[in-house]
Amino acid sequence: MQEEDKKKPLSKEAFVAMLEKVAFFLELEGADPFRVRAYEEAKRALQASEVDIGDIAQDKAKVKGIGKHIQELIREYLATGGLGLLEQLTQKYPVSLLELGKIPGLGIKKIKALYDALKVSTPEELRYAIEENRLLGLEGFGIKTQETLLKHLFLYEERLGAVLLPTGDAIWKTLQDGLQERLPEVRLFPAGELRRRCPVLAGIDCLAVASDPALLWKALDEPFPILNDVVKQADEAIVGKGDGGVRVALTSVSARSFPTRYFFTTGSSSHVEEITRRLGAGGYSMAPEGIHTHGEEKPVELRSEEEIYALVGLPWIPPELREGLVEFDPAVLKNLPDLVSQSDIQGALHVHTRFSDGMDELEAMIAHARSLGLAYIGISDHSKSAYYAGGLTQEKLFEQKKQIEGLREDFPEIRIFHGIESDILPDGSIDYDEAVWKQLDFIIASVHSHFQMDKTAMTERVLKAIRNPYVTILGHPTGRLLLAREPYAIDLEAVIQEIARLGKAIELNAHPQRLDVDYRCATTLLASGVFVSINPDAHQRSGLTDIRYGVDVARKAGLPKAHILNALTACEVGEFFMRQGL
DNA sequence: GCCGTTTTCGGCCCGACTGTTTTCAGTCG
Repeated sequence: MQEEDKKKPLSKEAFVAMLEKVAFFLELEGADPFRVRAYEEAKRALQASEVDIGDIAQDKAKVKGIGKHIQELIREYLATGGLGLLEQLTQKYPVSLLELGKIPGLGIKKIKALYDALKVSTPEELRYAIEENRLLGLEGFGIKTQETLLKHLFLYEERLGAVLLPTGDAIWKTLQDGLQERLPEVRLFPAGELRRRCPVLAGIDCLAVASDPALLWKALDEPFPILNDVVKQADEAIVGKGDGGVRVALTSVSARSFPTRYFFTTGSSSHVEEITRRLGAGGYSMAPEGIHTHGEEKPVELRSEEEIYALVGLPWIPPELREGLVEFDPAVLKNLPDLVSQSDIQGALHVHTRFSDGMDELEAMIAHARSLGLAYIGISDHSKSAYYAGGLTQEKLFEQKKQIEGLREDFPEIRIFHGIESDILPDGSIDYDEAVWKQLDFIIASVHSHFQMDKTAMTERVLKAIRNPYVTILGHPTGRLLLAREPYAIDLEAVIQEIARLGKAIELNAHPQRLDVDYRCATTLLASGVFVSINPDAHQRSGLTDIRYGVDVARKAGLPKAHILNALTACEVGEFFMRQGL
């Protein structure tokens, strides 16, 4: 039994993590690839499903992808907290090999070769072996492979301890619930990157306002869920590690110093610097413990962050915006009341179904969108060139169209748009032809292959695609996967300008691993006046609510409601679509 | 290991790129 696994409480997540390990080590052993895939599929199926694993164990529920054997594994897990199969597998190979699997360029075969020949089993050992040029002696490894691996190792190390926003939210929630249970009178606040809703978090900073900090530390003496490797720092902060190895810091502050501490801890540093500069110009000096009028010993009495901003004649600036990018721009400040918010979102465009690589049926996706109160949904499965994602042949696309026409009658409360997410082919063309395009409500054009083109060629490719009169939205404009894949080279500014000129929309893909287009494009997005569509890119029902992360990022870019395509009503979006292809 | 109903065995996504080769293996999306 893996000790680390056994300690954790029984949960679907923990079981899913075990399935992932089983698949990895089976593949390492050279098991039948389809058997390996069955475990991977089971993992995906469980993650996508809302069914409780207890119900599967007791035959009360059935999930596609979970057969007799994995049902047995669930029973074993629920009874013992572990899996004999995994125990067997990890006796032959060190568990740390899983870590090597996170380094791009290293697949199972290379990992096995590295371990069998060189006993390399951790990223650190890999770095050492590369520095000693020991990989060159292995079959299939050459100088280029070594160089690429070294490059990826740097990126891997950079990402260590960094987590995506949903993980940050989950850690925060566990921390908050747990502490609140032990100490109901303590008030807790997320600060730092979490409060600024940064797509990638290097740390999670929280503040606690407690009448007696000693009680707080005492409550934390007992082992605490999600907070591992705890070290106490000075008297006022406790620092540990959360899931993904991310640094978690909880700082105790007094009620009196809270407003300034909250402001300081929230950051960003460039935002804090600018406010400090303005305070200095206005005759104040600023420190985390409080703000002083020049020459005065006693700090200015402050009850809220609003009052800090008021001292320099600014409205309260929402934390998402505090990146030192556009928030001091008078036009942005003027638009603050209209900054897009979750309640402005009227519909979800860019939704996949089981027609291509989605996990849920067309009808289930529509029903879920309706239950979320959305006024419209835009179905856009993959186009035929996306083989790997089960892209739709023309016949399948028309079959889907027919089904949608039927469903429009079953779901009168929600408008259903039928579109496609078409691959942008290397020459900038898109799938199908005009006769097909004409029959769709909208087309999202996205790059899914040939990422390695140079910047000029890639920019030309994308420009050509969006100039196709039938293309409505450019999907995930840089193709990046946060903490996993770098963006491809592209002149985004030129692309944004062109989309704006054409009166089309750019996607802000709200999948937490994409959040693409990046908020750092704020200046260009705002100045161009381009429509931004905050799309869930949902591959299952639960993916629809990812839109909230997109809203966070849109707010970071200072985008007002008027910039957001899916803040329009169903009728207005319908008209917007009608204008394309003319 | 899972699925399916032309099924209880046979099929399960596949093309492109990279780097290593000298005809292909590994990785990726």
